[in-house]
Amino acid sequence: MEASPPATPNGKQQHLLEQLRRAAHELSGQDLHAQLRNTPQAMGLATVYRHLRQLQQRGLVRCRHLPSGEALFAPTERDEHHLTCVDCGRTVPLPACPMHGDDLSPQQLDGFQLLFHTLEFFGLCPLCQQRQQG
Amino acid sequence: MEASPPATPNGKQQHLLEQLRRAAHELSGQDLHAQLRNTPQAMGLATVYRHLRQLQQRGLVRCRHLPSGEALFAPTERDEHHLTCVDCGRTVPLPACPMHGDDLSPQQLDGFQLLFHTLEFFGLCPLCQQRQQG
DNA sequence: GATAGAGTGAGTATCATTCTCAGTCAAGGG
DNA sequence: CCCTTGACTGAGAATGATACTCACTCTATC
Repeated sequence: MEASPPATPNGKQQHLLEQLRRAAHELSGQDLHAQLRNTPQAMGLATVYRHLRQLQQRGLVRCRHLPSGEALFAPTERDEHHLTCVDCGRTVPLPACPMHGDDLSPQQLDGFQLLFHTLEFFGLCPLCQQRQQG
Repeated sequence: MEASPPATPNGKQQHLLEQLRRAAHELSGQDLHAQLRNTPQAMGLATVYRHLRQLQQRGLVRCRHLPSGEALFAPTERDEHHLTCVDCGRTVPLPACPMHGDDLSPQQLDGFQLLFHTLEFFGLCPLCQQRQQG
């Protein structure tokens, strides 16, 4: 099917990473699969997830889970965190990350090779506060 | 009616909360359901999840998601965070939380009523680092 | 009692993710 | 040139956690 020159070790992972970098916000596995459909870089859903996991293990993408269970992916270098409503699920990005992995002592790291972190705040958004009072 | 004081609004929710407080570590919805089976406090799986969501919305329990997609619940007052291996999924609790919600400015909060936060670090555990090199 | 409303749970539906497995490709040997 | 080997792929099925449905059961009130 695909006879590409042996330039890069893995073209599909590169495509996924570029897609994530191009995107204005985090994407789910389903999003990525849908966006690539009908393009020359199209790939099956299983392949998307396979490579996302590998990219994550190589520290190139980070991943967070919505309350809905959906996982969202973004490039690791984008250090963005969120405020999420536990009622309606609405998510607001926070402008800056008040936290860095350096804050962990070697003893706390316990031999782990740190790849990324997620810091998520949960609460009730203004609309859901209103609705609950009404 | 919600006219009654919120101290003991619902016996089943109380049971779930007590179960979580008694437990040495976080529990999933399935765990809670299984642990209560064959006790006087037994309740259906649907009821467990219903009440867990309500407890979360009232700020009484926090919830985090494992890479496997499973959600783990703990009482909010237990301010525990983790180091998780993105390969094998092993999780190590961190002794202290280097982060507090107070670190968010009112402007950042954007009207949200803050309930809890999750701070999770991801990396490769020593065993998985070895295995990947071998 | 009769009635209304909230709470419940067994079974089913949903949906993201993972698994299976047969097909395809690339490289190297004979 | 075949032929083997191994890695990669993806369609479809399996998995598993969670949400939904709806008939049933309490409880309180009339």
